[in-house]
Amino acid sequence: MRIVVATCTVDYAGRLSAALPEARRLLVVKADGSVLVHADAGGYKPLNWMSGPCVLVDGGDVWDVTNAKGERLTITFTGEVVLDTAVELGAEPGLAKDGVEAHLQELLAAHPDEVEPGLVLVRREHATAVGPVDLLCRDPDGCFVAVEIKRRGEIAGVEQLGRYVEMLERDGHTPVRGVLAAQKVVPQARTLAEVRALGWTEIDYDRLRGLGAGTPTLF
Amino acid sequence: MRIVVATCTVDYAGRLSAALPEARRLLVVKADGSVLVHADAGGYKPLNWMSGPCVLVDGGDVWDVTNAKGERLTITFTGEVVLDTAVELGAEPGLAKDGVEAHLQELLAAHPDEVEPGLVLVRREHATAVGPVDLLCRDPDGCFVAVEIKRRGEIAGVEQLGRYVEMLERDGHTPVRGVLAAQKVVPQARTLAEVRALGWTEIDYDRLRGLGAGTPTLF
DNA sequence: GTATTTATTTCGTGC
DNA sequence: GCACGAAGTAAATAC
Repeated sequence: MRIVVATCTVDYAGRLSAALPEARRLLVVKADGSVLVHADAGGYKPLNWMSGPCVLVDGGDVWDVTNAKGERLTITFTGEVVLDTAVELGAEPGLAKDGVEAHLQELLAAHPDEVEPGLVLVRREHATAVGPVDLLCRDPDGCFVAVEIKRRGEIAGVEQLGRYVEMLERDGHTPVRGVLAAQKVVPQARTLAEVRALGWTEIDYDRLRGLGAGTPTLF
Repeated sequence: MRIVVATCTVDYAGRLSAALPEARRLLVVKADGSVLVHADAGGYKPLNWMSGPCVLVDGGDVWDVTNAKGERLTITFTGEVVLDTAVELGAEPGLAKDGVEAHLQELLAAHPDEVEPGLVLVRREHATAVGPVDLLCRDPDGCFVAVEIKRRGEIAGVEQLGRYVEMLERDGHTPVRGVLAAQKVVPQARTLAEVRALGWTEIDYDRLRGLGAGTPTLF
């Protein structure tokens, strides 16, 4: 990894065109040739970048970075170079995540009655023409229930659920009810769900996690 | 901006939990307190980060970064510090972009028959109660055609188009057809469009750009 | 200030 | 390898 702080201009031409006027910036060149241009603000996203793999030609006061897709990033050094260091970082063990939507789905698949009492899982990721239903269940009356799981329930999730119910009914699963299950269901999503005759419920993630990932036992 | 290269472990607790085992990494602390943790690969996105504004408490071998939302990033230095530099970057003039989607609409307005042969433009950004229709056209039979333009045609675009057609028919433009025009129309959007009796077409952006931005001449 | 839309999205996963 | 959905989406824009 090469770390440079210098005054420069940056030009990108590829999926769009973008230009940065002269200023002092941080430049990071990673092992795969990818380049990041960072300012001293603006969050984690670089002002400009090139994704690897790509080739950097160091012409001294101009860097010319290109990749196989025909994109090009040109960095022109117009002033002093404050820092220019190369360091060896070694292998990255990788990030371990916990608490994403997949985890929530896994837990609800094991405990469908946390969505609605009496619910029994029929199939996970049940395929329809407009995409897979997260959980397809049946209620005690034998009615099919499509469950759409989101970390955060918004309008788009309600519409997604509506499409699934529509498709399942076409597929002859009639009658079908739909339920949006999320850690938080925003007010607009609640309203739309009610207008569309769809259900919604908020899931207590910490409580659910406490129940464990395995199939629930009777005792 | 503070730039550090060191062996460390990183733990994030907030919207989810994420942990990084011991390894040598690049740490960047920006002026607003935000912190980026980068490996020597993996694109422009940091392995872990904290968005500003936030507060960094430097305890020597432990950094404790917190923000107002209750998120917390803990960086523990477990080995040598290879680099630790502070630099002043100054103001960022900002990025100038030239986008694609706006350009696509402009080009299709000039060449509506690239959407469908024989189409003639009536109005761009035609207002309805549920938002503006990108292009309102008429076909050779005098039928109104609402065109929704997207860089990438997805299900949301089909639903948007459906709402416009519905509104235009209410406004007395009967009959109205709808067409989704995009560089790429994904299969799910195609299916939904066909179910809803809406048209879709894929636009060759490079070809269209070759036709030029001006009104097409007869010669 | 809040909701919606975009992104050089990136990134993972299933077919 | 392509296609589709999620993201600690983030960031910009419309309202």
